[in-house]
Amino acid sequence: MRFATWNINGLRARIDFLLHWLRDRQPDVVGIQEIKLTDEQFPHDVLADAGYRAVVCGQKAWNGVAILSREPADLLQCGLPGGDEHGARLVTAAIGGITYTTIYCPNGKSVAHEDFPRKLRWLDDLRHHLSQSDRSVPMLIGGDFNICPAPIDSWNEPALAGHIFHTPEERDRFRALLDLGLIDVFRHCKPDAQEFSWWDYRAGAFHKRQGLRIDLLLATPALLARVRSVEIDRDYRKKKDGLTPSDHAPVIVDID
DNA sequence: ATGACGCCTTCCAGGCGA
Repeated sequence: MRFATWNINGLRARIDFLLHWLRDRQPDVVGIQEIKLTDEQFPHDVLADAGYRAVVCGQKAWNGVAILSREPADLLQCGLPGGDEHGARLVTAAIGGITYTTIYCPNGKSVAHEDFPRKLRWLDDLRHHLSQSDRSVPMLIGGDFNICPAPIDSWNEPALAGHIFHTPEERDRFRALLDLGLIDVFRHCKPDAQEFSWWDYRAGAFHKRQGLRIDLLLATPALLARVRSVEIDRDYRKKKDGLTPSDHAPVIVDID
């Protein structure tokens, strides 16, 4: 089965680009973030024509997450318990014997901003929520974590260390998630690779290779053992048929 | 040092993203 995570930066603006990618990559399950629409506005019809159903945790204008799948999915959770003040940023579904959670972590803006401690609390809430999940079922967490887990995950750690996405406080929270028994699949499979999943739209950042690896897939050990390959789909950060891409690339994992 | 691009919104300048 092919699973993916992708921050699409607005589903209404990205639907044709998403359909292009679905046809091309043929994923079985996709967690999408920043859909920026309500449940009522979700384009179920268009996606059904492409072969996908969806469980949706939407919100007007901002945030919003969903899981697309070819097979039926059971919605297990919509929204992070305790984290409602931050908007619709978590959805969990059971699909093909795997529990897939998609998250969109709050940005935090800057270390001095009031959103920064709120981001840390959201990550604490996420850890607590995940710690209560059924560990007898293989679990995958995919999403936009808005954290560079390690210096190699940033294009310019020397300049950005201590700034947002690069702080010890955020990295401690990320490590605490791994301490639940989760593994960063990309980093496990490619320990020395410097690859990014997000590039600023501005100033040609993509072509200058000025990016961050903040879109991640975390797996439980039993699921990791079934991983065949993992890729950041950098080609889909480029324009396709004149369509504007998201500022994030999809991350794809193939599981036996 | 600054701004840069793109999405959203009681429709358009301003907030937000990362």
